[in-house]
Amino acid sequence: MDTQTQAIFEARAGIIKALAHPTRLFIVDELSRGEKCVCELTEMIGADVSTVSKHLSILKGAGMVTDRKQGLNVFYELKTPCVLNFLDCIQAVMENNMQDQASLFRCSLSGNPRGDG
Amino acid sequence: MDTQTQAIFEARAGIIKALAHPTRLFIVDELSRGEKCVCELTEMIGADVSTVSKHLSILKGAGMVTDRKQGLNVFYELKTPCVLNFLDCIQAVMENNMQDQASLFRCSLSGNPRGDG
DNA sequence: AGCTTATTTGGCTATCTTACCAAATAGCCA
DNA sequence: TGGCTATTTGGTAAGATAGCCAAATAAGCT
Repeated sequence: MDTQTQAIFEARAGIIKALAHPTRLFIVDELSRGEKCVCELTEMIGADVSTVSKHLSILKGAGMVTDRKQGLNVFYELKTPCVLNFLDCIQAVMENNMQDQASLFRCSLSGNPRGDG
Repeated sequence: MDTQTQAIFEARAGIIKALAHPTRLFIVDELSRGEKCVCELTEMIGADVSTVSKHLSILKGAGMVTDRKQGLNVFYELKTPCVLNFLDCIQAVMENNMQDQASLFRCSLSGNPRGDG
């Protein structure tokens, strides 16, 4: 893999990494229903404010959210709603996995090694 | 955030984590053009075989690829092509970010603090 | 069985990530 | 200015991740 190809995939992975954390997925999900301030998100998440703030700054660094200061509060807004489509795919993968597990289960009950009975 | 919500977002994050690595993104990209054996991928990637094998097992664990043994080789195939749609979104985010940087650049040249000139 | 090749697994170290606390910064209001 | 609240930043310790080497496993061939 040459250096340029490497750079492209590293850049893409960097953006995906921003989503690869339960708290940050939760934040994206919440923001998909409208902007929220740090304090609101913090209360919902139940972690330290500094932790939530750092998660938000990771999402911001990846270009997925924008922030807007209003008085004492900072409001975050989802900038790239297309990430929500991705979540549909994730859901599909998960359901797929569950179905596979279910066939394994049926297979072990019937003793059918291919699980196709 | 209650325990069940937590569990859902952790499961989703787990799947996204499987994609959050340049080598694994490269693998997914290659497999989108058809199945490949470990040796082919290893040669393209240029890392140790054991490293590539571990990446593949992570993708397999997430349910994104399937493997098929044929003789001495193991062929991997993309199981959930919808992840490719996601890559389009990633690309969009990246282009967005580049445009933002470009406006910042124009802004600093013109001295326009909003970059809208 | 013994040899060869392809792949996976175990072990180890170096690096990255995350969470919390404490302290700094920013904006409002008296 | 000084106090108050919201948010960010720095520091640090615990845990996760990634890479390589060496060894184990699996399958074909003679």
